[in-house]
Amino acid sequence: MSGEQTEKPGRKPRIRDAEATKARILDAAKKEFAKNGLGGARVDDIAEKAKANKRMIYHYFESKEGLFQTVLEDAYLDIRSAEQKLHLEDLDPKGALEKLVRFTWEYYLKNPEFLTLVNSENLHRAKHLKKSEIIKVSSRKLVSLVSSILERGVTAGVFRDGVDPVQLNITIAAVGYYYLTNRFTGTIIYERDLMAKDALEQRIQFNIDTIMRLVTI
Amino acid sequence: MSGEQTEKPGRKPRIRDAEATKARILDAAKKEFAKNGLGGARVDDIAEKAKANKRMIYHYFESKEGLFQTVLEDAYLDIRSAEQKLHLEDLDPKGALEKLVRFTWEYYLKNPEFLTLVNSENLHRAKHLKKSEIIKVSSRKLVSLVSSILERGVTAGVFRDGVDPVQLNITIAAVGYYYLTNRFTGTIIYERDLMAKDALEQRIQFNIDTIMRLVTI
DNA sequence: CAATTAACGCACTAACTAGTTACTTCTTTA
DNA sequence: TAAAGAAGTAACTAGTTAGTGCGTTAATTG
Repeated sequence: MSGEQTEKPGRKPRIRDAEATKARILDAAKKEFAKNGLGGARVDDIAEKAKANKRMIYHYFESKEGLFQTVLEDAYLDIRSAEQKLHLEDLDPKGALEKLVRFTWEYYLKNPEFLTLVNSENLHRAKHLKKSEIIKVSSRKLVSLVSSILERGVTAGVFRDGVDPVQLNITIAAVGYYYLTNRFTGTIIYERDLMAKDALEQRIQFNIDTIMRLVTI
Repeated sequence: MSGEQTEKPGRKPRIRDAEATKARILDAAKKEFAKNGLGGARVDDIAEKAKANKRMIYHYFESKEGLFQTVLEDAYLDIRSAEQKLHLEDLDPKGALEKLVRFTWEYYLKNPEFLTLVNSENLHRAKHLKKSEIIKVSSRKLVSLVSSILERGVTAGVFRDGVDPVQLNITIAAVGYYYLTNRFTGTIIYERDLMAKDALEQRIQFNIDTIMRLVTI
């Protein structure tokens, strides 16, 4: 997010700041896209909330869809980079897996926009993500992270052999994602406040249990 | 779907058929809402695809949101009624649970509109479902279905005690729903065709395994 | 069969929406 | 310091969009 113009540290604050404007637009866009979806979000609203002129959006991002693509890429890069920062390779297999399940849950909980952005992208059959090469590269790292945890666990005799790392990855995401993205209908269907503090604690424990039982011998 | 006017069995076919028109509108609306979301769907397109006049939509359903609400209610009632028709009470606990997991998966697979409709409703914070009393009633039946399978399993000594039926229910839905609703981004992230025949078979087996391990002692 | 009711359709509108044109103002650098 | 270029703005356009007013035609019923 910090661009070419911020090299000199001691420079005076600019009134005209391209990077800051861009960042404000991206931040506002993320919120609007998450709240209303790609189709429901309004470019005028994004401009207003970013305290920028609508013209600037087209100047920096070319189109509404171009803006959406950047927002989506940034969102994926953020979670992928956070996963790498967990340093799961330093933990024992069981501890690493539990930490990943917990992290995934907490990330979704703190960044609900991520869930809505992904839903919106899937409604559009991933047409924006398809164009992004950087996303593929960073995704591979996640899969190999889980692979290596599984392998270490099998070697240590604590995990069973033959668990597909991709299926495991999907399941770790699924048990948290579904609960949180469908929290509104879920609260009605199950007649229970799924977002109450104790309900959230119960769920993360349940999810850890689910995943641990899945890999245990 | 069959209304008051169809009482007499031997009547002549009508050129003007309110029930048939309503049904065509609902069918077209379901497809359009599923494809584009509530915000993205176009009333004109729904009318055209239903081979009805737009005026009829407002005549029968009052508004675009009224139409969406009806579509959503019908979708929920359909899956809830199909679940009841499984007669899981006639099967042993393990068989019943496996059948429910398999049914849920196959229902999502055959009715992908259901997933998108639910996503759309959650984007709108369940404001339409909130108004629907009939949905709450039919949901209770699903929860008690799973509860009784669990109880029977515990009594028979095949399931462990203390598994929350709501959490189990959510998890059964989650492992299928997430995989299918995010199939477009998933195919990119995991660089694997998630909808290939063998991939789908692998997933349902994995899901059954996940759920069985979760409830087994 | 006349009168009423319900189904249906055309054509319109008022508000909105993504994107643009043409311009001003600030900042950098040759 | 002058010129160039980049940042920023207001007002506009062309096309959409949900929703309606009002008239027509078919079916029902007394």
